[in-house]
Amino acid sequence: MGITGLIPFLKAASRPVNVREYSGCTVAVDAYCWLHKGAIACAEKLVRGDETDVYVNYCVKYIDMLLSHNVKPILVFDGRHLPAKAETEKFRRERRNNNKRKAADLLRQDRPDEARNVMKACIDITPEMAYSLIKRCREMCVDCIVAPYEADAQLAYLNLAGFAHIVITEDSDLLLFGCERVISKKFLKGFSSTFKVQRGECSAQKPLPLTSQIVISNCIYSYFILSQQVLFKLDLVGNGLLIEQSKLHLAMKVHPDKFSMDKFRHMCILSGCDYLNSLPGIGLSKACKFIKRTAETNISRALTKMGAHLNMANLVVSPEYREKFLVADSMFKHQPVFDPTARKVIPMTPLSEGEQGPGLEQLPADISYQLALGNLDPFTLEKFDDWDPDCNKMVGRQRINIIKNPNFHSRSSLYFSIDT
DNA sequence: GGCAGACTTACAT
DNA sequence: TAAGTCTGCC
Repeated sequence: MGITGLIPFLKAASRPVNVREYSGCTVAVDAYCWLHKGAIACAEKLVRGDETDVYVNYCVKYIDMLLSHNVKPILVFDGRHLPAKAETEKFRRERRNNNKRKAADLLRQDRPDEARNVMKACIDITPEMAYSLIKRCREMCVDCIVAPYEADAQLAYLNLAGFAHIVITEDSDLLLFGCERVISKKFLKGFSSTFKVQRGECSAQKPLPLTSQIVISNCIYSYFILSQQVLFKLDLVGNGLLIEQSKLHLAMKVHPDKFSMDKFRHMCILSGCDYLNSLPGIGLSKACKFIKRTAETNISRALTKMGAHLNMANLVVSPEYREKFLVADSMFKHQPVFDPTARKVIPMTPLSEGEQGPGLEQLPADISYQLALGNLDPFTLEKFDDWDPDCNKMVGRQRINIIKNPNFHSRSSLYFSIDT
């Protein structure tokens, strides 16, 4: 879901780039994005419950593409659902089931084309499907990490902690987690006519289909690739649009000295995010106006005066809303992630003295939980101290010494027990 | 103009 | 599934 309207809002902070420049980088990939697209190609089989590996092969094409660009992928998978999202998940499950019934009805009425369309709407990426991809990745010696909770937070952590220079995702939330630069496909629309196919004979006359975003050394880039059909004939091409954190003030129309990531994150949460719906009548514009007008640095106190700042006499900011706001804020800062070096679950950024965490249940501290997640596989992770923009390379590369787990192949069934 | 909500579309082949 | 488009309301 992300932040509604965020990408167009950030147009002033963006510019087009090409992915070929990032050979030699490590990318953390939101595996769900690929799985979902791959699943569409075999929606009918999945809904019927037939065996298929079409979605795995689809993901492998992307992995191969990255490897061919000398880009090392780390696939990141969603872990357990956040308790706060239980209602949303229930709603989605019911909608999928309704669509399944609808598809069955259409088939009975001999309307297969319509049925196929409805089937695409009941696609659910199951842990079993994710595990099929993980198994294939192991065969290919591609690293996989299952996030304790959301892949987004794990992707941002891998990026900020120096394990991955690039994150591939389709969710603009990555910016709120603190990544410095983001590229999104929505922006591409206005620029697409200027994109040319870099390799191959034809040039793009219409907007090219866009697949992903990548984060490079705290920068997220979105890059798009020609559709599969064209891809086979033309090879892969990656162009995208970059959104830079250093330019976010331009989108908010504030002086750089007056800008902070706290303000940006608070604005986004106010406009409505995955963890908290917005107050009636509040979207990005009003949220931005309020954040710029308030001089109060304590956001909870500032919120009590939001109605006055926006001349909205009817705007009620209840104590409950303010409480939920702080939890949402904490979720973007301190959501639990897996530290592959220490091999344990840690907050994305450390909690300062007396600071409240997002209030998530305590995960098992012992190694069994990570074993169940599949996070004790032999990693080939490397850590980077810094990114040198001048030579476009990472410096201070260090290989992490990770002990191989001898039980690596014997615990596949454990994976399925975690997502309850 | 900004916003919310309903509706439509691409996703892959 | 998520993002874009359209419409009506304030």
